[in-house]
Amino acid sequence: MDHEAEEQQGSDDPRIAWTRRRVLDATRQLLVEEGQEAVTPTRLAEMTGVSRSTIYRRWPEPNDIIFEAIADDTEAPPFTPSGGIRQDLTRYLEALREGLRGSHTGLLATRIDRAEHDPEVAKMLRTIAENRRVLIADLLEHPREEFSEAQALIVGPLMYQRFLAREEITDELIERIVDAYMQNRTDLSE
Amino acid sequence: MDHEAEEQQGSDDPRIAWTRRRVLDATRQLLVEEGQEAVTPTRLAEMTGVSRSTIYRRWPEPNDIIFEAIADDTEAPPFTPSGGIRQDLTRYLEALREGLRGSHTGLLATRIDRAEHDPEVAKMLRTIAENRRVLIADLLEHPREEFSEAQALIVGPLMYQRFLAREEITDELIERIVDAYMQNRTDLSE
DNA sequence: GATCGTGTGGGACACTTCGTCCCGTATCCG
DNA sequence: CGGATACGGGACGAAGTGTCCCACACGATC
Repeated sequence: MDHEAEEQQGSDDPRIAWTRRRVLDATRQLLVEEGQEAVTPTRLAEMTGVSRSTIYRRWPEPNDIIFEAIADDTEAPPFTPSGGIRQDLTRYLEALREGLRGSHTGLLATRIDRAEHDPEVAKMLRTIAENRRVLIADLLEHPREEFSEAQALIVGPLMYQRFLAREEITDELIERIVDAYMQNRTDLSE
Repeated sequence: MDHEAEEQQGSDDPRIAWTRRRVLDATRQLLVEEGQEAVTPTRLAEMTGVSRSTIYRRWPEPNDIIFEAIADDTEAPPFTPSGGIRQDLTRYLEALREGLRGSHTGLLATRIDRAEHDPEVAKMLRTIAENRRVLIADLLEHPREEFSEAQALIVGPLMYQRFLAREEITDELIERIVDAYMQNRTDLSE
């Protein structure tokens, strides 16, 4: 009852929502294509047609623009479980690999960087990780409380390959991740 | 024979080396404590005492300052192998965990971010990963060619826990990583 | 459909920072 | 000691920042 709507927070004036959307979209585009230092009020004004006055009025602290831009990107991975646990996990990792090839993945790198100095962003990352955790835990019918380490073992290798080693995520890697999880799972369940 | 020295590249004039060192040290400090947007020629001049003229003269493109700063940080993890493979791997991961608690770890987040838009930084990350790979592969007496996936499985979970989930790296996590690797290893060797 | 309220666009403004240049000086090297 | 070279300081135009004010247009309400 407290919050009015989900998409447009606060006012329902279409003008507000419109400028907000245009600016944040442009911000994400700049973040992906050029990097954080490219995101500047003047630049956003040129791109969107929104005047500098409006941007400064709505975001008195320009840093908040980037924050809102990366906060709005709540990418819920479309995924429909079906087969057994092993197959579902494999398909989840394949979907995750596909997602890591998408353009908006660059936003994750931005978050990683800013989380080092902005506690709010750090909290954002923790929240995202936790949401994913319960999602995958349920998918794998794994007790949520014991899933913290398992999540790191499952998702970590893909993230490492994408952001640190910067190499392709092979089918073999996914297979080994699944094998390791299933092995450990049977070890625990009996 | 081509390269003259390692530490001081090019000239051996102590004045050049001195300013270079002061500026790059200050850059790393700023990167860790405040973030990329804090690294600016004027700011560096104030911190180091080096004049703006000198900074602009030596780095006509200010972006190169950050690049050199994160490139110079070739942290070779001090590690002396001794016991069996299982124990060595455990101790390596514990050392890695300790390293991830250090302050210069923030530089890694900077690299991850900049690698998205700077091919040179991306190459830097790949090189670092590869150097580590042969190091760990030799430590574990693992064929280097087949170690790519294993490295992701070993290092990935720690990186995920540190930069994405932003939670503590537990002893249990390390133990599970080691278990999974040893399990997979025996599977392959016989 | 007219009127009030509110968000926007445009421009002016002082201020800061950026990047370049020049020159006097200090330091290094032979 | 003397030539070469890097540094420091200051001046400079250009550009960007953040703030303000006012006219305008759009949305909502009667």
